[in-house]
Amino acid sequence: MTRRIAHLDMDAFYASVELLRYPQLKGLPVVIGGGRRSEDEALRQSFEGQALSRIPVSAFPLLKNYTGRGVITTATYAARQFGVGSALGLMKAAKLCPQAILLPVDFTEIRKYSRAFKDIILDIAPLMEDRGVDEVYIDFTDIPGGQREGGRVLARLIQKTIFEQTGLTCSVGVAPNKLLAKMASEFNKPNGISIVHEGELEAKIWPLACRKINGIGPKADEKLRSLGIETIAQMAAQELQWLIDHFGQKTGAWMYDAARGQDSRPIVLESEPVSMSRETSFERDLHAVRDKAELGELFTRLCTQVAADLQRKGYVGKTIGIKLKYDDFKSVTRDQTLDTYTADAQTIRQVAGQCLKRVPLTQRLRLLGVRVGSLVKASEYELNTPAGAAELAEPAIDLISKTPQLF
DNA sequence: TCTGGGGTCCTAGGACCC
DNA sequence: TCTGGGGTCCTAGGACCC
Repeated sequence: MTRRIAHLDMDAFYASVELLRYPQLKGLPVVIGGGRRSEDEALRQSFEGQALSRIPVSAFPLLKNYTGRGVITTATYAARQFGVGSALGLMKAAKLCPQAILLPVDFTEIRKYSRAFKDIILDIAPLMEDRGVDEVYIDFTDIPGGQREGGRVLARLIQKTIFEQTGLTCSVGVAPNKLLAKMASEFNKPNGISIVHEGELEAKIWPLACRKINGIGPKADEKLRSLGIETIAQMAAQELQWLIDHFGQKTGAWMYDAARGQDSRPIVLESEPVSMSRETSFERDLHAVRDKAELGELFTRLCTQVAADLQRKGYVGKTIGIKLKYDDFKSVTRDQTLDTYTADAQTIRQVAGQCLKRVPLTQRLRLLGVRVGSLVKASEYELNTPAGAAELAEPAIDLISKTPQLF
């Protein structure tokens, strides 16, 4: 049996979920904004109680109240024709497509549908790797029907079942490995299926731009271009040593394999989180001295949220760090590793405060973030260190008593 | 009216230990 | 006394992905 790996990608997931609720919007340009939870919440409330017919065809006037530093999460295909898509600033999107309808992200609904489509897949093909809210890899190799027509039969079954049970469409690529499956799933969007066999590398993969490889981002792409390499075929024509000389041992060797369609990464069924973080961009840039009170409040809230996330999910961590972004978009991080693990808000606040002291604070800030890394399961930590439970219950009081006003 | 939030992984230098 | 290597941990930054 040959290895058959599928990559499944929900089509315009966030927007499609909203379209289920507002079917009248089908075919219209709709964008889902903004990533900023507080503003999404404000926007959602402004819709509440209104009959759908009263949602303005142009909802962008709402942006007057939507002080919007948000970006688009997803756009419907009708909206994409105007050049509007993921990660585009909302204000720019309003210019490109003023008639577009703006809807806020409904995280509760998104989580519900995400769980639903993954459960459907697991029922049919249990070897599934979760790659985020709207994407998975599936190992078709030993699943009944997984080999028929190169995987097309099973892909069709999954696609059909998801649509019947949720009303959502998806695109599937099936290939000998994750690398090729990921590329294949993009060939025929939306609601498409693409099969790639070993022998089709030259015909289907080599003509593509290097940027289509998952892992080649804007920086690597630019560097490749500067070296005269635009397509995967051109990349495959380079010697291993040449790639290593320009991109380093690891990346160079990886590029060499990727260009040949080689990828032996397994399907990963379960994984443990490495870090958890909360960050927020302010509505306006803040100054560490002049806006000290406001910043202090936000800072404390971020620490409280991270602590709550850790506790809810049952993790403790020992590397505590901050991130901040200045008004010129330059960002810095500082972190500190403790010798005990914690999920306590006050401890996090105290250590993060120390980190903040090590960073220049003369320039205006636009973002502040708090991160806890080096995570382990809280249950295992308590098991392995009898003192652990006590530490968790009773944080280092002597440290906290000295907690400074802000930084 | 520029550019969200939550992640992972890699690199590279320094400390420290054997 | 000088030199050296390997290994691990910590920290900061950056690329990339969803």
